[in-house]
Amino acid sequence: MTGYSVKQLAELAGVSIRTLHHYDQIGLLAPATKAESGYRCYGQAELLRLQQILFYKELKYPLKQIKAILDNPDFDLMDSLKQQRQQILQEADRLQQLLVTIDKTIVGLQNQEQMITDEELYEGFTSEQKEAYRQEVTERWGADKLQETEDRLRQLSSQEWTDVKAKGQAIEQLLADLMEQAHEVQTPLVQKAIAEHYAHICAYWTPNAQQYEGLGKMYVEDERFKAHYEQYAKGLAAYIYKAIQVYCANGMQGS
Amino acid sequence: MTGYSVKQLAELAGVSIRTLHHYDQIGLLAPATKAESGYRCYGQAELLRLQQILFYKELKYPLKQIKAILDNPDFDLMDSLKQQRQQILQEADRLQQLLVTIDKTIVGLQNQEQMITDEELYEGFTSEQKEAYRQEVTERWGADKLQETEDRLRQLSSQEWTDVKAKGQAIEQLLADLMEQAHEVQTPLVQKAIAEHYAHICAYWTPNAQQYEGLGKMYVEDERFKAHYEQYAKGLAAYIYKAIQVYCANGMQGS
DNA sequence: ACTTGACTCTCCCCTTACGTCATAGCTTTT
DNA sequence: AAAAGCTATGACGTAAGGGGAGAGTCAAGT
Repeated sequence: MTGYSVKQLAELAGVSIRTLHHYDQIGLLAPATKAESGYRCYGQAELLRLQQILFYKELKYPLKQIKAILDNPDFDLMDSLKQQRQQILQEADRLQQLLVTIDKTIVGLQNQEQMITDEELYEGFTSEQKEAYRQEVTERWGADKLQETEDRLRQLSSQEWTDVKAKGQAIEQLLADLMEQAHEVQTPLVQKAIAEHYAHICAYWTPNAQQYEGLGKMYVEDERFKAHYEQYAKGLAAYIYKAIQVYCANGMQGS
Repeated sequence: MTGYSVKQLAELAGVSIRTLHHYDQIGLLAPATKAESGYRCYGQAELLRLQQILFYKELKYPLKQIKAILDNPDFDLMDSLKQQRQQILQEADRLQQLLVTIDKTIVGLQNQEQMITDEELYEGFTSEQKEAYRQEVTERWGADKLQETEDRLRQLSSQEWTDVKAKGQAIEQLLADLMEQAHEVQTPLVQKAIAEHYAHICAYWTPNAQQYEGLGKMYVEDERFKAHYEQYAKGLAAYIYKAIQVYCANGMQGS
């Protein structure tokens, strides 16, 4: 039982030989004896000390501190541990915050990536129709209003909605806003919104054109439906019905 | 509008001048122009890029990665973000684990700190009595057995027991072991154990010496009590009763 | 006794993301 | 023109080792 060589101790403790060299160098863990050849030889006491070192290293103590702890018998370990705990807690909080930031970034990126193009947004309309319409809206409401509305439509198409009801509300609110801004029902954005509405309905059942038109009719004739829509804006039920009629007349496509 | 000097940009972005030097050095953020004097001059584009750098730095990206992200337009940011998220999540988990470890260490240390001393353990006995007794026990059962028994007693006194029933069981088991090791009832450790027993009883009610002795008597005479104690060891009820008698005769102190 | 292969030693440079001088040159103010 | 303020480059240091070069040492096989 001559003790452990560097390799043996390293393997026993699961550290590298270089680490032992380093610890010797900084005076953190000196070998029990050094042969005249210069070979390091460690005993039981050193193994124990190494295990303590590794324990504190786990707790993210810097080596200098560990040396102080192990070399000073009257080191206030309790106080130090509480401080260390505080620090780690702070770091953990920061990481949690980071996760939120990353998640937001990811979601933002997804929306951006899946953003549909202008062609998709104005599907079924010619390029001229599209530009004429955009110009008209811009003149009436400004470029930013147009931008906002287009973006809302894009998000409706692209974002995965975990909450189907929320999506429904977003569509209805958008239609209400379009009506209040006096977009006529056959215009591209309204038709696109109706397309989204149809897609949304399909989450529950899949009506054909006739059935869908019947549904629109119900919106104005059935008091319960009507009340639901009128809470967004007066006349919304009728507006949607007219829009649906146009949508169905055009074969349930944008144009 | 000639752009920003190092100092201006540094203050704007909240970094040090050295940092800007460094970023220039590693090609992460080169100034827009360099005056013939060598002075760096940054423009709007550089300010923007710096802000992006700082954002990714927040997310713990190494500078090399940041450079890769910003210089490669077709860098797969989404994938990278997910990876980064995974890493941070792991680190966060590790920190949570660390907190648990630290807490355990703190609790362990508290119990150790509150460990009572030899004097307290052998309260009421003289130093000579104590040593003679310890020697005898050591000869009969070995030093480690003595150590173990003393430690169990110390833990009974020091540890805060959240579970009162568990403490009662620990006391009874200890008394049973003392009896099986043939400790006589007037010896220090047995008397200390009885003191703990008394303290434990006090969690429910506070008998005086006479009442406590009466309780001891009941342990042997009432079948229900007796059966409870005899499950640890045959004769335990009687052993405890004798120990209680000694304890009360000595004025309810160790000696 | 000799050689081989495994092991070990001591330098020394490299890593990250800068902080901290030191020394010298440029600009602006007094 | 001198003083004050700003800037540049270069070098060294940090924490905790990683990796390698060149040289010495140990135990075993031939």
